[in-house]
Amino acid sequence: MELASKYNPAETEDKWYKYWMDNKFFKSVPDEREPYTIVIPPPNVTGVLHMGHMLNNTIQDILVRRARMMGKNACWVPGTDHASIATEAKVVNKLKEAGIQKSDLTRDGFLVHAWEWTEKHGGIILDQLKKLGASCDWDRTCFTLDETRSEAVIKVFVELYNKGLIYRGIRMVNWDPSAKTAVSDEEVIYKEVNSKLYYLKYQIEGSEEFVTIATTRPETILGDTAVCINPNDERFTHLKGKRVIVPLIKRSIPIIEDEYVDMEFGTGCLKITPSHDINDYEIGMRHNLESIDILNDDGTLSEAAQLYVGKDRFEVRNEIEADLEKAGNLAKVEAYTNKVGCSERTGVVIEPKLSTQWFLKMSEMAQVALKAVMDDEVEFHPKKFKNVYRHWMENVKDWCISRQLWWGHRIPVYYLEGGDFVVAETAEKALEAAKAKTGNANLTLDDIKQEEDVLDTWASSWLWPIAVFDGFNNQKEIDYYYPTNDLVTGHDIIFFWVARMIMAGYEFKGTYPFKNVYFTGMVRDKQGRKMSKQLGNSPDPLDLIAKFGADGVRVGMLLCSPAGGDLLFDESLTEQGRNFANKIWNAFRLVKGWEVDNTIEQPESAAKGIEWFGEKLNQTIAVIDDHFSKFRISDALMTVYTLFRDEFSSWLLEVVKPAYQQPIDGKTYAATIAYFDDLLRLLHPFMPFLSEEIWQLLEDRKDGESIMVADMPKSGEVNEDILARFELLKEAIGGIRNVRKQKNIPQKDALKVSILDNEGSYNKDFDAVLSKMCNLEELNFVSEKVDGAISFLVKATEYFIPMGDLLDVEAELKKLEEELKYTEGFLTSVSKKLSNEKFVNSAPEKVVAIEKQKQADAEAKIKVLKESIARLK
RNA sequence: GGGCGAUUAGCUCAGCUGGUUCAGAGCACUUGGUUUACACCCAAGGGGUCGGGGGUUCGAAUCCCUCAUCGCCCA
Repeated sequence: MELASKYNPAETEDKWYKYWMDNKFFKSVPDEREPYTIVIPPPNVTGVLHMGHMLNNTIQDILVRRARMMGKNACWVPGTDHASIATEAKVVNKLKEAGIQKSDLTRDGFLVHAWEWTEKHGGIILDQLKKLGASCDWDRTCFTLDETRSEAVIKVFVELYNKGLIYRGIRMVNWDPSAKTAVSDEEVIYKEVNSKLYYLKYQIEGSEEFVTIATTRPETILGDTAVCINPNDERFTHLKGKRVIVPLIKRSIPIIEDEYVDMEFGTGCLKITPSHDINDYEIGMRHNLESIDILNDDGTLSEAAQLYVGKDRFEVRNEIEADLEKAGNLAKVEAYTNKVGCSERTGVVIEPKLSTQWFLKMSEMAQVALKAVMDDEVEFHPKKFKNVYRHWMENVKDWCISRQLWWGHRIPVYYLEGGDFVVAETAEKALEAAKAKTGNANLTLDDIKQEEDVLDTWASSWLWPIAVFDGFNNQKEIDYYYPTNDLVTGHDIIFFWVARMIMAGYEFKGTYPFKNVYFTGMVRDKQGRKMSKQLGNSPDPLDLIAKFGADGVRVGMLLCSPAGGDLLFDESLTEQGRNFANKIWNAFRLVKGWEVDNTIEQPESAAKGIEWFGEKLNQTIAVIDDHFSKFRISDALMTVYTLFRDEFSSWLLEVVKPAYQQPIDGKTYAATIAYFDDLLRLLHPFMPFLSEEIWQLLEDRKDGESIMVADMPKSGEVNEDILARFELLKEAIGGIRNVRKQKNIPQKDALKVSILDNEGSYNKDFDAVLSKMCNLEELNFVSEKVDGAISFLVKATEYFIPMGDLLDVEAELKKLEEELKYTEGFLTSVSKKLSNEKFVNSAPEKVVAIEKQKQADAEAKIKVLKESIARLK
């Protein structure tokens, strides 16, 4: 069989993905095995795959594949999210390009376009995930707006309403004048902008005196209903009880006193516009002020403003500056930097606006959800996010769940004539309720009118871990899969999503939705900038896969991704991943190229190497298991990486490798293949494609066999003694290699080595390995130092390589003296520690014993060094 | 303005309940290699007062205080 010297992922990846799909390896149905469940954080239907998804889904796939190989019934549920605001905005834009205004369409007409859009774009991300190797059970693919999920959302709304947890209220909301909807606090991004601070003069009523206030939004004076001073501010004592005239519109408003006013800021005098500022609104409530809403929903000025009606708020800001100046009310304008809230979805400046919205009470649910995390019933990885979570949960505000959009779950509230309403899952049920409520049996569906607003998208995503299993209907599924095991998500949606899912879990299922939450970091570019379309600094994941292979990209993403920490992405990482894949491929080429001869006997060196690697493997598997148990995924990968590259390739394969063009004995070959198989299994969760490709070639496999359903190797008892002896062997080999290098002795020239076992502790078990690795023609033991030889020490064992006349005595002396000096220094520090009574008395016995051992070793070594030096002199 | 977190090698970061896993990994760097598995490689090597200062302790990268710098979240 001819194997290329470079691994080509393009030739294998699609083939094996298809094979896994054809054999239904990703599919999960409840059975008697222990379940292992992950629900995907549903990507937005409007999105395309970005690096964050790559990281996130790589980690999920690793966890799922590992669980599957550990004999669990692994189920990874995929799906997408309808993303009300973002999707509606995209559809509106697309229609606009076609010359259609949203207002030209009926609700149903618009929804036809929205569904069309969703069908066209909605599956793209999921298909892209297949390229990455994601082992989702695709038959379970869900959508937050599909029938089953919608039913759950509506059912839950009715239930919460009936429990008294949902109410309708007037609140200051974050209004997006472009999308014409309220958005949540979390969807507002505060950006620093260079703006102006306008100083405006308001005339005191019945006087020629003026009072100056400072504002960044001069257009809002049209909605002013008071001017406020701090009662402790002596500068304004004479104004108490007076009234002022609003410039331009000449409205008379009172001067009120409130300690909220910061005497240091601006002029110490504040205009109050209750309709357009949250703080003003609260002051307005305290002082019973009128609220004048001067803005329309689209950000233009309303009739109530009296002036500039119909003009945009920013246009008015410019015009009013000129008009105020003309009227003599503008004292001055200063440059000013402040933070302005912008819509995460549309980018426009958010307008604080009073409006009627639906709210969900949070306090009780938050309490339960907070306790769950604080008590580690739900475990956060890394733990530091517990603090962030606690802070939010302790200050949680009621959740505004209504959105003034069409794309989403329409709120199941039905209004009757006169503004009264009923809440029911369907129009028919609502009609019955309405009849009962009014006592009017003649009501028809035409008499009730459903709420126009839809629910916030997160009001469906928070049910995700329940709803994907049709958890309100299908008892068998939910009982088996819920609670799920792990959730992998970005820390940026800890409040939006994670916290709310935990609330929903306890509220509707009485327990947590997932046991562990693994927070990934943000993927940033090399310079630490967030990846974004605008900057164009995000590579296309599919291009990366084409270039480096899916396995290479997966490894690259993980190599530098500590949990929760940001990840500075650099293409060199995926390159490293590709290189590692190639390394594995070449190890396979080597092993596969050996000719096997069952008649020859196993060399002792090979037998010893095989024995040692078995121990190394056992030991390392335990380390990997430990890393996984703590969600240290990149550490787990690094451990496998080192095991394969250093221990297996550089040591074991070199030890068992037959001489050039010589066959290998059957025993060694079989053992090597078996280890290779184990290593591939350990690698599989990280590098699914490559491991499958090689596993299939390693031995004859039947159709339907696959590494992805093979058993994960388990760790066994470890013989620490063998491991320790092999490490000493490595040192000795290193020592001999150094001598070769120093003296320019090529590997092919055989050497003679003598060993002086000063302490009687030398173990000869690995001598055959030493001879083979160093190409020794003779290895003998001496009871006295050898003259004319280069020597080195491993612990107190002395190795001599005879040099005859080639020996540079001066250099040898120098080397020995340096080592002596270092060892004496080391001994001093250890002895000092041991002569400290307090240390000996208070440190644990084990620690003291270790120090004593160090002392003894150092003393022995010094003795040997001194003798050697004396002899050379 | 309030909170949270970070600061360890040139870069990105590990380092858990203080003690041989204690100063480490990977990359980068330097030197040397056509040893037929791999230059997408191999071998060897340099490099850190663990942000500054103080404290607790027999013992501190690790715990406490403080200062500095930088992030992030919230208002």
